Amino acid sequence: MRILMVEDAEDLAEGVIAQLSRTGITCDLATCIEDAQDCCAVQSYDAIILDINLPDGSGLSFLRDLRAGADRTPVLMLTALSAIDDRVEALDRGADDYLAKPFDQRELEARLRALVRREADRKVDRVKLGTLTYMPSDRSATLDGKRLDLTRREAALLDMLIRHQGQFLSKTRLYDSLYGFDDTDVGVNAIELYIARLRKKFSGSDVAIATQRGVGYRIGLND
Amino acid sequence: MRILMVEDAEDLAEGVIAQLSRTGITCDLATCIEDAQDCCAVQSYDAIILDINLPDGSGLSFLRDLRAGADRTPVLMLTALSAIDDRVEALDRGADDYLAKPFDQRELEARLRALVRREADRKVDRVKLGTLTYMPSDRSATLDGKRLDLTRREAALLDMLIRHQGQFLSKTRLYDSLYGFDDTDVGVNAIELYIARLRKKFSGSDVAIATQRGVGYRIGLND
DNA sequence: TTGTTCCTGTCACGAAGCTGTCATGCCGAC
DNA sequence: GTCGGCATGACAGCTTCGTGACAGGAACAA
Repeated sequence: MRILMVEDAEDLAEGVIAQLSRTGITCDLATCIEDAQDCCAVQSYDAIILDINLPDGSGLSFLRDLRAGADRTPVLMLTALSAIDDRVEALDRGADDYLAKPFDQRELEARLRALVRREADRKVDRVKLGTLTYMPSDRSATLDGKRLDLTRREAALLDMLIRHQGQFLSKTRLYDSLYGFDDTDVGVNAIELYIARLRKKFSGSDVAIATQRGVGYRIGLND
Repeated sequence: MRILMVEDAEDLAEGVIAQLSRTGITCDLATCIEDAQDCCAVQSYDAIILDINLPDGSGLSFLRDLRAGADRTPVLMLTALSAIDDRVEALDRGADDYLAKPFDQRELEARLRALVRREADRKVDRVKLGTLTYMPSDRSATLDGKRLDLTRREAALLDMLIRHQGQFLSKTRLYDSLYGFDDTDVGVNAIELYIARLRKKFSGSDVAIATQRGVGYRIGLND
């Protein structure tokens, strides 16, 4: 999962980002509207965290432009104000949720998960695929009732595959969701590697990751 | 995916093209406006990378002519200048995105993907033909509810046939959509081969590819 | 600080399978 | 019948993928 944080208070932002990346969420930071627009131009996100007060304008105008371009990426608005008026305006303009500063990191994460889940049109916080059960909330999984120990990257990859269950995801797409703009030196071969590691953990079960040469990978049940 | 690169610095262009072709993107090169116009006259592209400074004029005038002709192909402008004015002018004239030289190859690719994705989002993403369902967005297909595994080339060919459902497409036309000007060493026989391979995958279903000798191929339903 | 453990990503080589050529045979047009 | 265009099996080359071994480094404990 890859999200964009639009926030000019860098210390706050970096704290949030550090916490998110610990759970395997890739996060890009934009400190002004212009940066945010550039990021959106080259990368699609699973969600956007958007501060209302930005140095070069209001987050609301960025949101308006985004929606005008038919971009339906879920947006979580942040603001120091908690006035009802602001809240209404944000939602009217196309925000999907709203959080008043100061906020608790865990609440932010929970709301993010809810947003992304809603987008994926999933009502429950528990996805089953054969004997595999995956819980997006804490990115944990069980296989045949037994807990599956996943590293941060493995969990991020599995999350992506499960959220797009049934469709092939190209290596590039997976790469983009696992690595941010800063991780320029990582080769795409890393994806193959993590696919192999996940497969090893699934071996002997009914869950399989299929390869379509030159196309991508897809998770599903074997035969 | 097939794109046109209009750029007179051939060494730069060839580096970019080599990299793009590695990711499965077919790329034609035009080194001046006249060449670019010729290419556009005989071939439609998914996107155009356009340098501003060209030996026989400005890329902007080429862009203007293109848009005047109601061509909506996404255009990514390239220039050595990063002045705001240039950027504004390029976007006003109908460019979809803008990139200042020197640029990072990864960024170019990302922006290209974003452009094509944005364009693709506007299109319907599910075409049905008898028991065949085809999804242009990821070039996947199901037959009788069962997933059809298609290789890259097979998918490209099916894509072309489906997009022109009901009309005969000449072997040359199909060839042009599958292979770039650089793949000169591939024989047109390859098309016959892939038609045969697609037919094999459709065998037993109600979908058929008809041959009109001396004319071309057309996809449709049996009898 | 030092040592340990585990995660992360690189490299290299072998395997798999896609791609396109060739050759041969078929079919329809005239 | 003859000819050109098309169909298709077999095969070689080459790209893409899989995976074991390994090094760097972060996290953590003592």
